[in-house]
Amino acid sequence: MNEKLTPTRGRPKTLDREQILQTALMTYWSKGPTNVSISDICSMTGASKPGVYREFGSDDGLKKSVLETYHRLAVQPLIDLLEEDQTTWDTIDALVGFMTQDHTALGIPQGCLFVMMRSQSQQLGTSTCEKLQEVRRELLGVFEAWIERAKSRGEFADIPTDIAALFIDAQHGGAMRMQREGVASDAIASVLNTALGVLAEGESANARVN
Amino acid sequence: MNEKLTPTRGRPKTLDREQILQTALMTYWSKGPTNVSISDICSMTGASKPGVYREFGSDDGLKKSVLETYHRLAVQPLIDLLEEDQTTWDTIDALVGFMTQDHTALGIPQGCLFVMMRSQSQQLGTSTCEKLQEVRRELLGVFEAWIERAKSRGEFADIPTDIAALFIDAQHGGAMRMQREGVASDAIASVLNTALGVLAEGESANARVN
DNA sequence: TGCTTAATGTAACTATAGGTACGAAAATCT
DNA sequence: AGATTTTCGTACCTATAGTTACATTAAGCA
Repeated sequence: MNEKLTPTRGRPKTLDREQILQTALMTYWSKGPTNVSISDICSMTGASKPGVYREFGSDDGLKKSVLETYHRLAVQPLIDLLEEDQTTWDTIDALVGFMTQDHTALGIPQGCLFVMMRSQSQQLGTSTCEKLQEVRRELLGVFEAWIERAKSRGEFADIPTDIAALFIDAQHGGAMRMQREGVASDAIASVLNTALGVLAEGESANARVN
Repeated sequence: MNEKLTPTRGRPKTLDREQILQTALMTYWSKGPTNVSISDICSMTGASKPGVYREFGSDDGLKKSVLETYHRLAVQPLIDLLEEDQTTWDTIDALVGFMTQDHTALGIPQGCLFVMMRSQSQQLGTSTCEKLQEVRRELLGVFEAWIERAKSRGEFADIPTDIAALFIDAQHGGAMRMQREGVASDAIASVLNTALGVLAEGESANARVN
């Protein structure tokens, strides 16, 4: 129906918003969000600088839009994973699997753009920072909801929900940083299993993993 | 004796190396190492730009020297702590205490410059990056040595030494990031106790902390 | 009183960042 | 065809980054 209200008037648009977002996303992700200029993105996509500014308003606006794109691409799968109704152990396994995916094989850069942006938020604009906070709150909320459900099944350790959520967030950040630093996937997986293992209730916790 | 071999010839030096290092250290620490320019440091210290370049060679050289200063100031205490001969539990308590110190009360910025630099290493020069790697290896080595000693006393969980070292490093990074993000100290302490608790052998582990 | 030495700091240079003024281009409507 | 609307991109602007050329100053030595 409402494709997008095309004014059918004036010069037709040639600027490819999606291509710019994809290019910016991948370049921010691999080189770091603060190491890529608008000019870089222009020369990679063939877009003109005023074109980019017309579309996104500013550097900050572009980064915010890219973060939204990244959310759909890489954050939502993590959220979906936590909203499936599985055993706590199964979810933990899935979490570890998600965080130790072979990014090279998937054709995506190492680490996590969201984590990188968070650690460099001092260099980012206001709207990007707001979005960053929003995603952070959302993620913590999803963690908390998952924890509460696990607790109600008696499958969760005796740890305050908010603390456990911060804990998961910290492990995620740590794993993504290790990945960027070149630590081997299986080592990261071991660290994650060690860490997330404390969350599931049970004396068998230590025995489960190697 | 050998104060410093003063050539007693030529114009006397007025540039205050220590002041520049201290100023740069504090400013890098509070604003982020990549958000402070040489010009900023010059106007804060009253030094001239060529003076700074003569002393440190380049931006990269200054950052490397600052990192060395930071090592003496804030990394060595952590190392010392791990080299004391204490119970595993006591050391863990000391670690948590160290990582949740009230930086505001101490008059130092939030977080850890070393952790910040690591997460922004893509924006740093080669010699700073080398130093960063060096400190990282040193820290992991210290962690491993501590772990081995704890194991030999039978006070450490059944976790491979290298994995446990990466784990501690990750918790440290996470704690420092949380501190920067404004998470309350006691929440950080709870997260750290939850995490580091797995390291000490014993069924009483969970019971120990609230 | 110069000569040598070693430090000084003003004033530039080059590159690149984010951002925009403005006239040309491409479409529809009358 | 001409007016209107919308988008286009060249060429520029301003600010700031890192860095350096070079003339100057302040000391000891002859």
